[in-house]
Amino acid sequence: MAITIKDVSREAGVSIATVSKVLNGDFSKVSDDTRARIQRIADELSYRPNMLARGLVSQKFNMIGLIIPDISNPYYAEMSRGMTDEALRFGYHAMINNTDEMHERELTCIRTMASFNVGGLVLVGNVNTAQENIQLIKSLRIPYMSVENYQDGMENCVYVDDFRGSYQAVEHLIKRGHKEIAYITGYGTLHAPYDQRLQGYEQAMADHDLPVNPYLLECGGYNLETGYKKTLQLLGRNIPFTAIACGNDLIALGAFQAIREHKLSVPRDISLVGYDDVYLSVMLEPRLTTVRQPAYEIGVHAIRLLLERIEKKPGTEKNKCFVPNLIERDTVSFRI
Amino acid sequence: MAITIKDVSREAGVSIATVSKVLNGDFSKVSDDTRARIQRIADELSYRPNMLARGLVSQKFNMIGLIIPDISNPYYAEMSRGMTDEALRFGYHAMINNTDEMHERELTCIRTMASFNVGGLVLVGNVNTAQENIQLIKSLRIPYMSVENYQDGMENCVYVDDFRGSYQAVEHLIKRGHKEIAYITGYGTLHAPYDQRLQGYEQAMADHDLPVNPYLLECGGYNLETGYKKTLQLLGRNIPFTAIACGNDLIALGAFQAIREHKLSVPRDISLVGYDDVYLSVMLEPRLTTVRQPAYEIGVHAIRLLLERIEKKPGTEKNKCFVPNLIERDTVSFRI
DNA sequence: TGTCAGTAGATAAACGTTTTACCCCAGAAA
DNA sequence: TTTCTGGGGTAAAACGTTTATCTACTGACA
Repeated sequence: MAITIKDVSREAGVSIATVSKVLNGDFSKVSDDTRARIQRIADELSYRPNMLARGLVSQKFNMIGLIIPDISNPYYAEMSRGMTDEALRFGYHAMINNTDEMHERELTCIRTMASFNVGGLVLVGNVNTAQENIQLIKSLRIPYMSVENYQDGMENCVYVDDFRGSYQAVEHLIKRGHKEIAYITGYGTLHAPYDQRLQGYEQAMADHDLPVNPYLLECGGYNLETGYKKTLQLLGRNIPFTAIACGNDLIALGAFQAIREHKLSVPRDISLVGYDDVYLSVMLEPRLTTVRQPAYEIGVHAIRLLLERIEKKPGTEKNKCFVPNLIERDTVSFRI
Repeated sequence: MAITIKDVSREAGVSIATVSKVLNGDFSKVSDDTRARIQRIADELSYRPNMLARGLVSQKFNMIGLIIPDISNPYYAEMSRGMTDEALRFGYHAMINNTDEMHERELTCIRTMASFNVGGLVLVGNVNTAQENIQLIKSLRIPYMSVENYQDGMENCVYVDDFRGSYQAVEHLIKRGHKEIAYITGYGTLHAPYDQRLQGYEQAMADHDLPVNPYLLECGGYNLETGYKKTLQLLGRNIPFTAIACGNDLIALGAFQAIREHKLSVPRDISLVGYDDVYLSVMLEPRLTTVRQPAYEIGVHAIRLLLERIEKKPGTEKNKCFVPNLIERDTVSFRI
């Protein structure tokens, strides 16, 4: 059906081996004449090599697998864009899979992608099960990069210093006079050792001699609903608080909605700080104060390092850590 | 390196042909005994067939190509989620490519995906070049679905009745007393015949005996910047208007920002209506009145129809048209 | 006994590449 | 004349499947 290398070779009057060599840029044993002819004919027929055949024989399939919690989360969408753009720059393509942070799906996804002979894998998020996933990936001997789930001693990680980002956010609240600060996170379980953002919160509180009230800690998923529902719960209890630090912007947006429905005002009654700097968060009125993570650049960098590993280039960096920075906008008020 | 069908066959003491048949569910000429043994062993070795080899020989590669303007646009991100979810339900996987509506990239993308032997292609957006792209896809004999670029006489389309949606939005403004209504669209050129949204605007105006002032028509891209800049331009001219109908929500959000910076209020001074109902648009204060397009369902449906075509099932529908509906929220005021 | 039908499975070709080893020829050197 | 060398290729194996055809055996029946 499609044009194959055979068609080109027949047309050019040479063997398919010669065509293959020429089109792969190996001119070592080919006359200029033949080379030019092959290239011209391949062009005329607009021949494109069958990637499956190539991948099968050479074990090099220019496809990388992206394992992502949820592409409809704007933060991950942005990161995906960075990844696909950078991959394409090097002739690689991407297949994408959403896991919704479900471990079963993560594992089958890894296996599936392996059966597609992907050249490499990027594992995004899913911190709590990352170790196990990585174990599987290693056992399949697939080059990989792990994004946003760094823990001590790991390598092949691209991550943001969440502790620091969260610390900055909470300290910002404290410096503006807030003392009772609630925290809503996306992790299913509270106080998990890997929740660097929560630890940043706790450390900031401790460093300023403020107690952490466990009744002001809520957890759910990294989405609007969690922000909305958990804020309603917080508001429903009789424990006073003047600010909420959120695990991400989506949670903050949900919280915002809940606060508004409670006829309270942001930031007059309750201050709010998000995390991620999703690009729509600037549209909120008042504009959301948040911690910026450079999603696009993170994606780009993850692919860059992955390609180094796939193509076995030396590669200087074991890991890459991005430094988040607080974006002060309008959702944090002064308290005296 | 990885477990192959040979390993399974050796272990089970049968030929690879038998293993292949059993694992593909064809038990016609296999004893129960052998069948069970093969299945057990394949399981024990956690064998997974090499998709490249399978795809190469059987010309069935469970991969579909998604050609999308920009995955970081939340509307497309949502749609992509619908597509990947539905594909996965049927054992298909997705490779994704962003085109930024650039024709060159669309064409190379189609060719590339063809060389990956994708089973089918979904072409999203890119209305102005859709015909040409589809021509190419057809010449490559790849089953496809075209999303959001329906024109008379086409088939394999999933689309939303943009004319109707836009008409509703503008009529809503008119019924609330607005007469000078600006329109900002994303198309590069104005009055393109394929801009159904613009036509809906014009028709609604005409049906209510309102003139269309060409100085109130602006076009750019479907993004924040366009909304922002074009609104600034509109505001800078001395032509009065009381409302803006926007080509999509992103444009509306940009417009919103511009209006705010101009120290004007939405909806008191200027009313605003968007298009898409991006799920963050509800977070705006005031909440954006917009036209809802069911992005996720559109994605699901596109894949469903594509799979019918790939697997040559009868398939009742030639096209699928979704009906948009106006979501009345808080950005449109009454004028007397 | 010979044959026919059915069962259970094996053999081998094919898919479209890449890659390694080999071949043939012309001219140079010995 | 023989031997070597390098240029310009070719032939064939290999990758891991699917699938059409082929075979060996077992009973049953005429």
